[in-house]
Amino acid sequence: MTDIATERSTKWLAGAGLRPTRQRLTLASLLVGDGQDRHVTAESLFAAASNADEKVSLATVYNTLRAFCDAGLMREITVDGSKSYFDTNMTDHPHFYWEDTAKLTDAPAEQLEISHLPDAPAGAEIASVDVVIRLRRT
Amino acid sequence: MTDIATERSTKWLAGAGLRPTRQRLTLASLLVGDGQDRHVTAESLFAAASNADEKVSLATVYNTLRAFCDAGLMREITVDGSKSYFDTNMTDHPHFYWEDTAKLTDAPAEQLEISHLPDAPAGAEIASVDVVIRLRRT
DNA sequence: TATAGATTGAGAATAGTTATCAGAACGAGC
DNA sequence: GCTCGTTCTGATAACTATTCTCAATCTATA
Repeated sequence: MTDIATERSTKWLAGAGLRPTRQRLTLASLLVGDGQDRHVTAESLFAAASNADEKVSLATVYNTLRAFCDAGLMREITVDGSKSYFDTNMTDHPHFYWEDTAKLTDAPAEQLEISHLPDAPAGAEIASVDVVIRLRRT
Repeated sequence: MTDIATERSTKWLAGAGLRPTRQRLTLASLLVGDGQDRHVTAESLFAAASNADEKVSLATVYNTLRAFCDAGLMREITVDGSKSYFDTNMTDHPHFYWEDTAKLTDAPAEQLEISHLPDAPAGAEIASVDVVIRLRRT
């Protein structure tokens, strides 16, 4: 973990009022340490931590991802019934889902233009609109 | 089960080359017997069958929903990590997801207009575009 | 450094779903 | 209708992703 990654992670946690524990710093650094957005599953993040020789339990990875979401640092994306994906990019944007590898990536938001959206039924309001573009390898 | 429901169900199965077993007819009738589109989960369909005093095991409900999807009679919709939803409406259309009740309904397709969609990255093509409009009760 | 409260992690528990496989049901050909 | 190879069903076990439990550990603050 570089100094700049540690600093970025510390600030990221502080901004959300979360205690900078060793485990959270480890995971935060893997998520936003290089300033890039990232899409992970609990398993993939756990594997990344293990790979970096950082000891974090799987339960903590789950707890931490949930804490990050609750704190508004990440959002959960549903694309596949079997796993939950988490995204560090909090802006409203569509996703590419690669069906062959089950990977999730950002789709360029500026290339999506919805000119008309169905009205919310009476008694309800739109909380969010999820757009997932499923890709198949050609 | 009315005669017309039975006939509709039988035709529905025959059109996909599926054997009209008692269980499949029961479930098909609950799904398309009245000519309406329907959104179900395995559990909700199982409950509906039990409620109609039809004996179908939960395992068969799962097998059957999968068979209907493979045969192109239904499609699976992913909106919530915890359950799978199945839709009898095979046309391309957006969905409303009611966050408070976890219910899924069709959104009027003619009210959705996407004027611009991100290009598929090189080496990939768009398989489908899923649009889920999440609703919260006001 | 003492203390109150938050966090961690090993393992149990849970929910939704799939797998197993023996017996029942199906339908094509007689 | 009867036979027979194939398909389907369902009770139950197994599985996967995730959450829960709670004692031990860590953190922030005084």
